[in-house]
Amino acid sequence: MKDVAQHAGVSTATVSRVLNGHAAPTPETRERVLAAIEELGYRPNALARSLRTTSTQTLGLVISDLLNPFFAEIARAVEDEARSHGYCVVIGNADESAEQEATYVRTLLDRRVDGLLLCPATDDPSLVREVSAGGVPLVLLDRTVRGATCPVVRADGSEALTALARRLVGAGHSRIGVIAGPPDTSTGRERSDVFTGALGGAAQIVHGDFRQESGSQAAAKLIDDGVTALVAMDNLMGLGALGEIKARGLRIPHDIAIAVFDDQPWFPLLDPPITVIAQPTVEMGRAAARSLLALINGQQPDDVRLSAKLVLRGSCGEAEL
Amino acid sequence: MKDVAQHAGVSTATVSRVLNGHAAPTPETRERVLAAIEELGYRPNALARSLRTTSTQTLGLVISDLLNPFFAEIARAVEDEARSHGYCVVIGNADESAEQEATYVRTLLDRRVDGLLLCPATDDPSLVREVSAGGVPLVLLDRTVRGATCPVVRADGSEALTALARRLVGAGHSRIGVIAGPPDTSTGRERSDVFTGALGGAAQIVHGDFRQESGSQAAAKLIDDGVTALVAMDNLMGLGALGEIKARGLRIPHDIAIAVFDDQPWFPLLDPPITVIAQPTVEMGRAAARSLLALINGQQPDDVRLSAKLVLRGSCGEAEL
DNA sequence: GACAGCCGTGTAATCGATTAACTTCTCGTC
DNA sequence: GACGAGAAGTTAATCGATTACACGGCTGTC
Repeated sequence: MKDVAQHAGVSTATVSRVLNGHAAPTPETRERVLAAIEELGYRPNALARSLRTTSTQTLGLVISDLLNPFFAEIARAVEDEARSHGYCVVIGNADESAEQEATYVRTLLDRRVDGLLLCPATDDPSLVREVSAGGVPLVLLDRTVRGATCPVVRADGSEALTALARRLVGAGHSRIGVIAGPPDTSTGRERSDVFTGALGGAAQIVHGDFRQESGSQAAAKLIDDGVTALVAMDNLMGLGALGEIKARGLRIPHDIAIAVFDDQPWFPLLDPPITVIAQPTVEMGRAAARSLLALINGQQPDDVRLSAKLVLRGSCGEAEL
Repeated sequence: MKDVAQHAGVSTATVSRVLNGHAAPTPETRERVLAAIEELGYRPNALARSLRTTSTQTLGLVISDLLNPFFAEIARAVEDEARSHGYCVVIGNADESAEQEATYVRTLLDRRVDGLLLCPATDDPSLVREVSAGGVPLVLLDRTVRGATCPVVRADGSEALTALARRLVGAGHSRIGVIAGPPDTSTGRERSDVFTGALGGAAQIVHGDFRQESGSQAAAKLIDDGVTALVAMDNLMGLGALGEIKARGLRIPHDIAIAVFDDQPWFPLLDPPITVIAQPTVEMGRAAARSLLALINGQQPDDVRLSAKLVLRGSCGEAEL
């Protein structure tokens, strides 16, 4: 920057003003400075700028698992929205581990992100408290924690889950297996609670960990127990369950019905296509980013709940069968 | 930091020394400083530290498309490897757009990442030159550019593609359609070149853009042209092609054979399971991160080529049929 | 007892920007 | 012609760390 100033025959203050469109340098000075910048190929040092201004124009996003396409899509949406407001997004991958999550959150805070989006790995509020105590704007995404005091953006699956329960009961299923997420995550509990509630409590629940392998194992256990319908509360566990069904040579929906929470582009390709509860993923990501930006600008955004939709495709014996 | 120093009754220099394990403060001083840090909940400002040391302990990763599970897995692997060496990764999503790619690369350079991993959107070398000119360590991943002068890490599909070509010809296919990537990407050209080469040139090629929609369109065109086998050179285009095949009610492999470059966990679930060329995705990501770290440490890593493997599953009429 | 050498710490410069406060200069007005 | 307002630009403090250099005190040697 000093070089640029010298080259243009002005002070660094003037260069800074030209750069930030501040005050009012003469058009002529402006030109000289811009020419010098161009000639020297100068690019301002974002670190120094941030140190001085205490603003990094960066949002932190800590997600549970980058390999889960649901979160990948969320990340994509957050990034789009953030970029359109001139913000950058740094993604941290917690790998469904509370420890790694905490590490990432602290790293991001150390780098002074302007705000943080978090998909908490567990519903333990201590990390959230730590962030809030630091005064950093925080929005929770997809999942919440006990006694959360910050805005939360998530999908509301109650209606869809209730409709699904009715469908399955209506189709004559009385032994229904639920592959739920970990009981210490809000989505792990709530989804299966709502579903079994709508079922009148007559379901068998196995908790997985939102990963494929746990889906296979849960499915195996439930099938051994004689269920005639499976509901996987996450796309990866659904993938695992479908693998187990295929491995056993069971026919869908004749031998066993299945539905999955969270749609993926390949579900319609299976035979029969899989009935799912589709979440408004992109909207969730955008809404979360918007809420966070609002919080950063001193506003008090409300919680957001976007409803998920039941998409009937045939794997529960409805539709064309 | 000043507060901590005051609290512990020492100077900031000493605090810094304790923090960095430098020199040798007395164990007793050390304790006092650590206690003060603990009590005040002090966390060092990474921006200031980086400004001073000109090292951010951060790698930049610009990938073509975060929604493509292939790149998501790469990102995950890069991050794992980087973290295990004490580095953080900032991910930028170029969305297969050269323009957005350039924007992200510049943003990352402005933030002074210690090195950059790039999956170039096109084989135009100008951006790569720009980065190299800035003296920032750079490694290309998955794709290369014309006249690249930096290390490249990628998959080698020649053997697998050749084997696949032989299989298809052996199975009696004479009209084979290739759904290739954009001709201005190295993977878009090379894969179909190798494949059609092995075929003796007797293939019809349609170029897509590495996304699902283009896969459907390409498949539609090729099927209309009467091909009896399809090879999609990327998993998303493969997804699109499979959708088109399903929409037309064609039976695999009886009416049409299909194989896809790049494996995904759901390919085995289809009926029949899809024959693929599996890339060593995780290894590619790790190798790229390692190369970059080596470069940062002043070494001169070689290019890395990891071979992809043909996985026969039935969609080309081999196996159990 | 004086002096060299080492050890633990403090002082202050520095990284590259932003910006408050100040200086200069140009006009316009009476 | 003097004075004041306003515009354009400069000087220097500052953000929060790191680190070269300086300094004082202790030890050991002759």
